[in-house]
Amino acid sequence: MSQNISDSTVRRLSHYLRILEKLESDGHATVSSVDLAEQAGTTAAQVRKDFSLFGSFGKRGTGYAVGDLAHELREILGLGGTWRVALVGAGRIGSALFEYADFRLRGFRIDTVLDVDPSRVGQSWGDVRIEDARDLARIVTERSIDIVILAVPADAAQATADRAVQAGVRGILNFAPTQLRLPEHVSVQDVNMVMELEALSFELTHGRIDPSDDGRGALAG
Amino acid sequence: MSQNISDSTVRRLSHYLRILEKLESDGHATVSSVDLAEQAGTTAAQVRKDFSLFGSFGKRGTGYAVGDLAHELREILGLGGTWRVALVGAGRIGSALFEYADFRLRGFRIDTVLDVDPSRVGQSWGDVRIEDARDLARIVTERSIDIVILAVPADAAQATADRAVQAGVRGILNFAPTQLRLPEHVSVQDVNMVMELEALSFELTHGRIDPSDDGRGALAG
DNA sequence: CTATCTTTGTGAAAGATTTCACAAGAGTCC
DNA sequence: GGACTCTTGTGAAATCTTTCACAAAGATAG
Repeated sequence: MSQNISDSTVRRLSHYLRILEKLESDGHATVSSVDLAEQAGTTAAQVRKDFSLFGSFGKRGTGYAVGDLAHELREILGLGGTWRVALVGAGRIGSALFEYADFRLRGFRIDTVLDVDPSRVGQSWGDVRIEDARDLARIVTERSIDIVILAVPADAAQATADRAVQAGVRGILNFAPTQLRLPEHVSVQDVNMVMELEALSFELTHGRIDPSDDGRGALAG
Repeated sequence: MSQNISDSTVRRLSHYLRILEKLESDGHATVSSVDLAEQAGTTAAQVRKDFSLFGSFGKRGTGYAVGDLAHELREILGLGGTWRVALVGAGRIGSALFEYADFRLRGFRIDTVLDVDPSRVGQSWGDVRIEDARDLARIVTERSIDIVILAVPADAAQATADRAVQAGVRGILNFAPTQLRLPEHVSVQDVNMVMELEALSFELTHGRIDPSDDGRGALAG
């Protein structure tokens, strides 16, 4: 059912889910593709097309039932259960990620933290004890870790990723500014904040030369 | 010259630049589109097409001069000078970003940090004193801040962004999981780590059903 | 100098994604 | 029940992005 789902579609589904959860907690029972699109900063046709790739979840004349649609999206995104996540790298970024409550809320449980620095190993963050990164392979295997968050320096990233993958990890969230070379079956998502800032820099430098400045996609306000 | 440059192209340029800087420091004088593509995880044709949108920087038979090309890319990305950046939100994420040395290296100078929490205001991070976020508008104007990094809770993000934009900020790096509604002329880049993890979750759940598994794009280790 | 090899730059083709536009289902009002 | 309104789901069209493939320019070697 997911032969040709593009990365942009998946990102949008995640975005829709967050909006739906907000709507649900605000007591909205239904939502139309137009409303959802407006809140997500896209178009109604895009919203409907995205959903249509997985089934038909709406009701003509009414729209989508907020709770049901959220449930469908959670299923589609694989958020039905809990993912076991190990954080490698207990520096500043690692620490910020560990504290980031939204991960836990969404079913990503970081109950393993590793570092190579002997002065960090043995410390405790909440009820998680920082362990030695040299035991990565053993720990990943023993605890059936699904996902590794790589928050290590660029020059350690590839070797760490290799060990994690050999121990059975299939997903990596990579904060190191390095192009990881890994087997086909491993999924990698890169988060690169310098790249984001450079994209901003580009846009600031080259202005916004939109020939048809019709206000779509952003609201003055 | 930049009518139709896509976001993906800009990201790749940033990626190429990082690779070129590495090559330069390793003493390489030239690089071919094939080599660059391999290191960036893309194709040689893509590399050449990306550059061709801005000019022709290579030499047939030889490739690209590493230093010159890096210089061109810096110009294209608007990294010739220094951008003045204010960080709003001195929590965990803000702190990690502030310490992130790569920003400074690339010409993004974070010399203003703001927060609403009275217990944080007045503290110093290095030689930067945390100031009151209620003075955002004045400070942005006085210091000609170009870019604001928003590391505030989701429910404060829109109001903070509005004030920054009214005071003249044209670029926002948004870490809050909220769709900001801002005037057309403002550039926004969103960093949403939950979305990244959910994209991983999707891929892990739906496997890799690549019909033509020919090994392009990733190298077996 | 010629033959051969390497590599760029780029139109054209292929492929992917988004938008359009409308038939048809479902609710509402009288 | 009929007329009207709202909204979905979806083929077809438009647009955007990537890949192909090759002429032309430069390097190399004898």
